[in-house]
Amino acid sequence: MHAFDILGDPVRRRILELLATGEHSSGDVVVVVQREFGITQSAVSQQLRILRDAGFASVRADGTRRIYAVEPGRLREVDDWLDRFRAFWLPRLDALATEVARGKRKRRHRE
Amino acid sequence: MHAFDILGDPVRRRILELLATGEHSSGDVVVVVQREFGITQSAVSQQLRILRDAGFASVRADGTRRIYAVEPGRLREVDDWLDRFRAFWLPRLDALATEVARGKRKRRHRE
DNA sequence: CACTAATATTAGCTAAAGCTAATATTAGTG
DNA sequence: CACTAATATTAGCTTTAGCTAATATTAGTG
Repeated sequence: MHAFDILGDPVRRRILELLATGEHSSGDVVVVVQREFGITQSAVSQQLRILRDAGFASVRADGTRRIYAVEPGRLREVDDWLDRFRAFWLPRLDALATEVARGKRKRRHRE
Repeated sequence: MHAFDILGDPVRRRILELLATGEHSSGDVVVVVQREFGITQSAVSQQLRILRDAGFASVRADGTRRIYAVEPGRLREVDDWLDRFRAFWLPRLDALATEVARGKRKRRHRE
């Protein structure tokens, strides 16, 4: 499943934004999302599962709590996909920035 | 409508990939997408409209042809959204790269 | 102005995504 | 081991996105 298919949902995006600020328990996520979207715990849990299954998030148990964290790999895919458009807003990279960009791309293909 | 909602469709993504390589007529796009997805001209035209309406593409008439081009603004939104995750795969930017990144952000907020 | 080529639009169908309500699971606690 | 807290799962409903088929539009051409 393509990364963008997962990110095409506002609840999932919001969850990832939350996780971007650090790890959070399922309950924490539920509180925030519930307040902002007015959906049930069940719905949030289902979205967390989708994020897990798609490799956007990882879970770790802490007692009865589940602690979620961002798994950056799939988000880098998005970043990579954007490469083909960067020329539109970075018309002329200077030598240095080009070096940085090139280094980035190499790194990606290696791992 | 959020940029990701638009990008959450494989046909639309493919069209944008095509336009990333340069301008194309509606007919050109139809040929390629039809070959790869097996959908009708109508469906492709509908997706082109969605891309137009959402600001991802622009059109210009050339006789009876419509020439489509990428409109990068909305894609930059995606790039901006990713900023909050970049720390995950760029754990330590050196001073120079930081400069580049900072410059980029400033530019965005200005225009 | 009749005809064709290129593209867009509309109405209606269908599949699937995301939700709720109910229930199950899992781990801690007296 | 009964009970509670935290989270996950399942079945079933509803909405809507994206499709097809048919038709409309728009511009060039003899």
